[in-house]
Amino acid sequence: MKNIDPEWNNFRNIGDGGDGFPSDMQYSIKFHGKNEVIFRQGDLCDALNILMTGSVKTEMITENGNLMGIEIINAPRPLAPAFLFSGNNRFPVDVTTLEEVEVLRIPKDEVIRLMTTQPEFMQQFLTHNANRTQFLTNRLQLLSIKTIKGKIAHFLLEQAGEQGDTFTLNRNQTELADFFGVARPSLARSLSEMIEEGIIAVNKKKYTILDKKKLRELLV
Amino acid sequence: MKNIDPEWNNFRNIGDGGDGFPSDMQYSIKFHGKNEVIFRQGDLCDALNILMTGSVKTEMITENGNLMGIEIINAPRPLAPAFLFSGNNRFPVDVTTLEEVEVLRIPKDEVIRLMTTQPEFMQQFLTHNANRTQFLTNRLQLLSIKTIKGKIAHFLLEQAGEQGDTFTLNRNQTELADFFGVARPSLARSLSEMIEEGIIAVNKKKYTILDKKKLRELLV
DNA sequence: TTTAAAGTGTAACAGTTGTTACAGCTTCAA
DNA sequence: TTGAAGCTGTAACAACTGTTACACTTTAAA
Repeated sequence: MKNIDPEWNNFRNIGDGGDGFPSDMQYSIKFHGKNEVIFRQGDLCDALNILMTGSVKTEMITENGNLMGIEIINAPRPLAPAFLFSGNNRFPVDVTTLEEVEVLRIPKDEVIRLMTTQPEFMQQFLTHNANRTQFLTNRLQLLSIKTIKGKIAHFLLEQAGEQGDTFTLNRNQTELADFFGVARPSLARSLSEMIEEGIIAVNKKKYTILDKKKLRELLV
Repeated sequence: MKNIDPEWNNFRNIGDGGDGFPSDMQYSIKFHGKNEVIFRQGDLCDALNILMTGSVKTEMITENGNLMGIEIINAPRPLAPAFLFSGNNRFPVDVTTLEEVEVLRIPKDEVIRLMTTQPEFMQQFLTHNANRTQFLTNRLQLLSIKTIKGKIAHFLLEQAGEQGDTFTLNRNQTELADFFGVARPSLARSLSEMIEEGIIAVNKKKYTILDKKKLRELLV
């Protein structure tokens, strides 16, 4: 799975004067070896840390939507940017390197200064956090639905909103089960029953909504 | 349950020149009657909307942690501020007034201008969103745990981290069940079993962790 | 084309949670 | 003190999901 936040790509060149950022920006870059714990749960988060190269793992919710467990984060991406300004500004999980990494560190005060002086920086920061929030909210809605059929209904109705009543998913059944946080055979069983009841039709990764009304009733 | 975001209280006086905000701030105030739908799911969110007086209901996750269903939002609080800067900047739910309300509307461009010119405004905005993200993340972790005993373990270990191994909750069993999104008798059964196994002790709302190791094993 | 790996459909059974119901206990106000 | 309302403990049963296993199909590489 890819793990891309396009809006952060500019930061590859941060501070080198090549992208409009001020050359007097205060920052530091740290290099870490493989399998090193670079942040521990509870560590104070008083700077914006951006993973510039390499990859790390954490235990937070994954970007591609799978449940908990381990999340692999690939550069370039900020590490827990939302916690920089939160009341309890501490890392919620351990962060461990998977290979040699390069981490750009911008102190909180400097981030605030950049935000006020560099509108683009601010926009990117805001957009990233906004997208993250939206993602989390959506994930939460999905997890709040208790039944598997309900999760399927929520997911399919969301897809149908963006596309038509027929669409192709880019996940197979196993990945979908992971995404929902349920067992694969259980998902298959629920899908079978919904097909049996004439609510949906499935052909490989192509899904068709046949009875939107019944689908909505499953959301309870 | 209270529903307070202290950092937004300043906005009661926004634009009236009494709190340091520029008197040339662009904004508008709208009044709505009772039981009026002021935002619909899918509506474009191109301004920061702050509920100044009154209360509304939505269907998002609740601020005090209870699951889905209806959320009651009391003034003063911003309405879905995170969606202002997200890629898909549309309201995720319907917003309906419960009484007469007053909504302050600041256009997105003006919000950006305020952010760059009023550091305090920016800080408040960032802090609010950060806290929201942290809240959602925590909620997501809790919901990702499938077993009731696991949820209890997660919750108690979190409490123990902030306080000692003995602490008093401000929720009764029924509220705790809502918080976990499980049925009350099911929660009672799980608690009974954990007491039986000598993992915890419970006296009214006072909880004591007796075996932290076993508690951690339940987190799987 | 062949073959191994991955993905899917299905079934039987176990395990957990929800539902409903009821009795005992607390709390708080009249 | 005495209700009344709310909270808690518990039980029997229903409903749903997970686990495990296996056969079949599809995919992709050799």
